[in-house]
Amino acid sequence: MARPREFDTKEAIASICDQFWSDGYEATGIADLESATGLARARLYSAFGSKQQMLCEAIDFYLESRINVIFSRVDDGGIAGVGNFFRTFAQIVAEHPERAEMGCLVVNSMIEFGRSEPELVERADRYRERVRGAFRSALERDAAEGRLAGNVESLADLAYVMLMGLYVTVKGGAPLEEINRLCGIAIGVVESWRISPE
Amino acid sequence: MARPREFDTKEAIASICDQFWSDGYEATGIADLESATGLARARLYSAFGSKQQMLCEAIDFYLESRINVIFSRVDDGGIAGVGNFFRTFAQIVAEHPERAEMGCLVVNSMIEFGRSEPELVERADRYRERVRGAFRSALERDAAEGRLAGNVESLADLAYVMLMGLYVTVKGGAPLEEINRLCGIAIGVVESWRISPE
DNA sequence: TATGTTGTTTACCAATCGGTAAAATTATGT
DNA sequence: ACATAATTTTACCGATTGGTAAACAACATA
Repeated sequence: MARPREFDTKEAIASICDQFWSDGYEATGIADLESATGLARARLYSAFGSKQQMLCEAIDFYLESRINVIFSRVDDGGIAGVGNFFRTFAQIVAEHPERAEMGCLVVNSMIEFGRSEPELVERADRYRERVRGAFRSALERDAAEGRLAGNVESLADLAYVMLMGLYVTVKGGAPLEEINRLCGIAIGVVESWRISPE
Repeated sequence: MARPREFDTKEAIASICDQFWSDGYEATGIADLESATGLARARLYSAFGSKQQMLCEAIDFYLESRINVIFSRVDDGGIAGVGNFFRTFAQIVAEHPERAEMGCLVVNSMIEFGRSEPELVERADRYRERVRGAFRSALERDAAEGRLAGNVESLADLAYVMLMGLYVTVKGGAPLEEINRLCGIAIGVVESWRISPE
């Protein structure tokens, strides 16, 4: 054993995550990461190796903690859970525009890098699986009770695609009324899956 | 009058457009633009002013020429036109992956810049209007003849959102089978708008 | 207390970034 | 032919980029 680290690695990654999330990868310099974490560059490099590695760890952190917060209202919420997710989405855009503008770290990174970095492609795969999984598990309850029109997989896929479209649109600076309209349409689509007992 | 320009400005912008389109804004240096156009940096700067201005002109070019090619199959094609658009999308991903990977110049730029540059936000607005307009005009024919279930605006919006979701997914390096599945779902949604005469 | 191992600090690096000043060149109006 | 106005060419700029080498400090073990 030897000298122990003086800072918490997880904490640093959380700060790095937020930085990349709000400004993007290319647009954030090492200096930004220094002030975000309060750590000198050499400490960051000795702990994480490279800027790309920092992004990878940031995404891993995002995938295992931030995502859970985002999708907490979806899991096991049935069709209503999915609908409420889009309602919450619209609400966040209206009430916390600077937060909504950040979009999704993984989506942003996907667009910046494309297929060029296998380590990021793999994380993008996991991300999509995570999002669809959340929608699937929400829908399965209603499906088991015969209250879902259509199969779970396809509807979860559709919810995923609509969400991605919304992320892009919000990031693009679309006016609030337009976002609300699009969210309303997504909610309408989701609600149309419900087989009302009569 | 004085010495005329030796190069075609439109041609240069077309090359710049392709460069930004395939590599992104931050990732392309002036050196890349030099080799893409065959022009020395000083010539580019005297003609366009700044790198950001080059992006603006590239997007304008994209908006007035590239987009027309992309949506040529949609206009006035009815529900089938919209469906065929998504079919063509899947086909391009399968047959020209390197092209599909480029995604959409406007979407990519929206993600890179967010709301920070008003000139880009304005162009993003025009882009969304253009895309939705293409879907609307395609659907209006069927709507006029009572063959459309739902209102044109909402369905065009939904088609737009799904397309954005697909762009993101393709850029993220999703496997071909996944893209095909998602496109199939989008096509299914579009087809479900048709009121079949019986 | 000596030593090996790791983290921290400081100072630094070559390369690239977007952008430009100024001289040389060339077509045009008179 | 000559002056004018614009383009092209060449060479260059300071700032910033991601990344690192080396001296120094703290801990565990022997």
